[in-house]
Amino acid sequence: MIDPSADRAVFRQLADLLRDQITSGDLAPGEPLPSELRLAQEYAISRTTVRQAIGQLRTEGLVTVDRPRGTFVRVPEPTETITLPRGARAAARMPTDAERRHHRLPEGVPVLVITTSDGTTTVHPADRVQLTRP
Amino acid sequence: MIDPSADRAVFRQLADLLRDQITSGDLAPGEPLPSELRLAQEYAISRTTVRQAIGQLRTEGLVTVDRPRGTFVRVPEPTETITLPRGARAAARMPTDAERRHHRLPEGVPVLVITTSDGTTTVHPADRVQLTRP
DNA sequence: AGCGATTTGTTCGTATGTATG
DNA sequence: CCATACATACGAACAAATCGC
Repeated sequence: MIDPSADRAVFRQLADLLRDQITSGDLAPGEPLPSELRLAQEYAISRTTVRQAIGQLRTEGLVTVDRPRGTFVRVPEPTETITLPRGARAAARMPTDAERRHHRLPEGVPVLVITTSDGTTTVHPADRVQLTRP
Repeated sequence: MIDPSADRAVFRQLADLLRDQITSGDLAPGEPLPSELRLAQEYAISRTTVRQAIGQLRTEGLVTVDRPRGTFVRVPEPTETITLPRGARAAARMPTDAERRHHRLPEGVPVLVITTSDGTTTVHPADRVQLTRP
């Protein structure tokens, strides 16, 4: 499973394992991951290393942590479709900490920034908003 | 500067400090941050905590790490503007590992996914692409 | 060419705090 | 009140890559 002597870091190997289980559906959306302590014992690695692996999946937006209930496979949010106004431009980037709190964004979710032709900008959570051009 | 007894975590306080220096231009694009050891000594905190703060800035796409040369303020890429086709939809999300390698994406950079009306999808690095509707 | 210093990466151990059940 | 589980923070050690002398 995990080879400490391998070239790839242990925490990346664990992240790969968990990511595979998520993308394959073995771990379905809403399902909890095993606890950090459980994973540490199961793979005979430290809890710090487990947390590094889970941290990786968090930045990828694959899991969310509901402290202290556990870590769960992220459930896709229903998306709202927004029309990109004429002459407007749209870009995507990671939110700042303040924007994360303001929009109650889970980790690993970008924001869509729309700048209209009059210069005003709006910020939308990318997990709940799609753009379209009719 | 940093108050260990404050409500906000120390590593977030340091991330805030560095982020302010970056957004204010005090730390210009391409400039190196002080080394982890230097920051740890300067603020009398552990290197682990410094790394947490820098990790935060990495996920926000504000800095990139060139190991072992140092950590640098990310230099904005020249952006290309793409017209969102009629009937198409656009979404943003974090790239998969494969997409990161394929597009040579640094950490903390989302992708723009454009789905045209015929169902084909294209993936664009969000640090180099903007959308527009003429 | 070599060698030491510097810097980031990884991993371990440990401890305390906080929220939930 | 107690057990569980995640958050934060400290310290330590070694590896790997780069740089300057």
